[in-house]
This record gives sequence, C-alpha cells and structure tokens, in this order.
Amino acid sequence: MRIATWNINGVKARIDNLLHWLREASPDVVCLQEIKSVDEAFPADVLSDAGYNVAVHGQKGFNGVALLSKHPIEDVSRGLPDGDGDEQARFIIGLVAPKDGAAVRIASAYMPNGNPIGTEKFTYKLAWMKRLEAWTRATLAEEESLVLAGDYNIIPDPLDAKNPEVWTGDALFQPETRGAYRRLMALGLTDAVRAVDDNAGIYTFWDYQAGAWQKNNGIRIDHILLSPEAADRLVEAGIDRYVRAWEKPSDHVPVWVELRE
DNA sequence: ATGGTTGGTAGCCAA
Repeated sequence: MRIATWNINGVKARIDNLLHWLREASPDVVCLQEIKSVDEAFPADVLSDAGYNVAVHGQKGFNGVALLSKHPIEDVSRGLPDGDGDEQARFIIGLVAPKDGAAVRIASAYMPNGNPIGTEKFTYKLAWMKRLEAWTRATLAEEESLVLAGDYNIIPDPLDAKNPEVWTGDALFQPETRGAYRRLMALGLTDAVRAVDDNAGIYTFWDYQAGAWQKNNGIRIDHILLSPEAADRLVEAGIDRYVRAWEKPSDHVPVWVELRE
C-alpha cells in the first residue's frame, strides 16, 4: 500500500496539480494538510471521479486536513481523539482496510507553525505536541499498523535544512520543538524517509520567497512516522520533489511510503 | 541587506 502526505496550501488553488499528481503517482492513500476549505466546499466529487473515497475535517480560511483513499475509510475521527477539542482543524484519522490486505490506521496531521516564538502561538504549538505525544503513547499500546503522516512544522536536525543557522530563531527549529519531537519519536516511531536515506539535502518545503526553490534552500518538515508494526512492513519511502517545479506549486511536495501487505 | 510570495478573503492574517 502506498501512503502519501502533502500540504497542498489550498485545495481550491491546487486541485489541477492534485489531480495531475494523483494520476502520475497513483497512491492508495493521501493525507492532505492546509486544504483551507470548509467540508462543504471540498471537491469530493472530482476526487471520487478520480477513484478516491474522501474524509474531510475542514474549517474556513485556514488549516484543514483530509484523507483520500482508494480503499474504504472506516472509523474516522476528526480532531485529536483525546476529548480535549480544538478550535483549529489539524487532525483526522481513519482505518484504511483493503479488501485483500492488512488494515492500516492512518492520520493526517497539520502541526501548528508556532511563529513567532515567545507568543501564544508557540505555546499552542508545544501544547499540541504534548497532546499528540500522550495520545500516541496510548495508541501504540494497541500494537496496530499506525501511520502518522503530515506537516509537522518541525526541522528535526541540522541535516534537515540547507542553511540551519538561519532557522535558529524560528519556532520550527527551537530546542523545545525539537525536544518535543524527540520525545514523540522515543515512543518507538520510525521516520520512514530517514529509515531509507540518512543523507543531508533531503527537503520537503521550499519557501515561495527569495528564490528558495531555485537555490534549493529547503527544509524537511513533512514526515511519515510509523509504529513498529507498520515499520516492519516498510518497503520504500520517497519525496516527489519534481512537483515543486510545476506551475502554481504548493510550497510543500508529497512524501510517501510503500508498505507491504 | 530584517527583504519577499502565496492563498483565502475582502482587510489583513497566516505561513
């Protein structure tokens, strides 16, 4: 099963790119972030015509996440399922069950950006990470194939930025942010891309400004994290960076994993 | 060099 994640920065502005990439890459499941759409305006019809079931958790103007799947999506939850609620639409999870294959529980997560540091936005980011860690700890006890995919808005390591020194004052690279990510990973998750390639220079985001793409001034902030049961099934992982060179691109590109049945 | 670009929305806010 091929599972991808992509922050598309507006589903309405990106629908042609999305459909084009779906035809080329043909993923089984796609975790979308920053759809910037309410549920009613999400283009479920054209995505259904393209062969995908849809589960959406949207809001007006900002944020918003969705799951697309060639297989049925069951047991859908919107928002982090810890009962605490959230004014911002940042998490959706469902069980994807192929007819003739093992099921995978898959989340599409859009972590808070957290900038600027020293404000309530950064506090919200750290609180959100803490909630995710607590929920993940409890959920890993189920010993299922679990895939936590999304835009983490976290640069885990200096290797994950072309110019790490320019990110020192940024919420994406703060010691508290990286510490929260390390605690999450220490629960026993596997970073799928790093499991197959530990080289520098692997990025998923290039800013629109100052010619970042042309200079390859990128960062790696979109991650696919696997439970031990899912990691046992890991075949391959990759980043579709060619999508960043298309007309009207998102500032993020798709990241994907292939899991054996 | 504290810049500049995009999306959603209707003035700026978020990234």
